Amino acid sequence: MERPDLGKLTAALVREVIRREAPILERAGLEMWDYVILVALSEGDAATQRDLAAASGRDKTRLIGNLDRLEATGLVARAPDPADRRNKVVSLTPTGRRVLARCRKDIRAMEDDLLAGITPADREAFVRVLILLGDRAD
Amino acid sequence: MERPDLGKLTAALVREVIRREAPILERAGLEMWDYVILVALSEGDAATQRDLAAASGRDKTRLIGNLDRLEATGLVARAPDPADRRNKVVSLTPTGRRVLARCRKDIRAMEDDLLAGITPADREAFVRVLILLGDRAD
DNA sequence: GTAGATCGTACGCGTACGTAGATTATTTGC
DNA sequence: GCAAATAATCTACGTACGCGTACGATCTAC
Repeated sequence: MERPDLGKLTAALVREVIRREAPILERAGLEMWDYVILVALSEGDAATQRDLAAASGRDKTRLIGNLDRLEATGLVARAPDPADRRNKVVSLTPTGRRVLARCRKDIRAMEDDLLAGITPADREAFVRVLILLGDRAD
Repeated sequence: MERPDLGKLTAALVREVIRREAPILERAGLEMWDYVILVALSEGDAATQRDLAAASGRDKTRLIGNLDRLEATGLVARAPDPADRRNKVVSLTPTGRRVLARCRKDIRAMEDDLLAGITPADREAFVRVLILLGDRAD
């Protein structure tokens, strides 16, 4: 089977997805990293910013600026952990949850459009393999 | 179907592929961009460096440094076009072709390892969809 | 032939990145 | 109590990126 490198193919797809996400995120006033962080938070509050950095893939020093903005616009809350006041527990506010839900919906619609014309069987196989390979960090 | 964003999934896969390509490229003394450029050249000589920049996705001013290195190590050749001496025709040398072939083989082996355990049908669907979506720049 | 466009090249700008201290507040081990 | 460790933060550094500009060599149009 002659085909381009996986790296080339996947990088092209990432570029295309980013290109299509850009207008959605801009409309919501979010940067790419903001969205990634909100998504990470939607899977549960972060006990520490260190944890959030690890969960989102964002460098811990760079994360601070994003949280400053997200906190200032009321999308997330930073609360000192009563049990260990060095830690700050980061959580989504109701507003943050609402903004994220809307973004997610728009992005899902964009993805459906991107996947238009792909048979359901191929879509399922594609996503299945994607999930498998992304976790294959061994 | 509940699943992570396509962006998250594909970005994770790209990171994993890059991580696995790194030792192969380092062994060959190539940077990531060097490899991308060699691959672009393997699909035909570039009539101009401008064309090569477009074909490889590299910024035209950044391309120069890569070509300097690749030329110095004898992997590519820059020859003034007799028909228009402003242009420089960039081509793979036999050495370049050999180094690229070896890299490609190692990378293909890495990919086979990454894809181990995926059924042939799923692999084919995966690559098929990947090729389709990457070109979907509309 | 002369004006204007094009190619390769060099350089500087602003941006984003990860890393490495240093600092302050806080907790933990002894 | 006090020393060592840890979390969040700030700052500075070096690197890579795309973009814009400028310049010399060269080609094209008129």
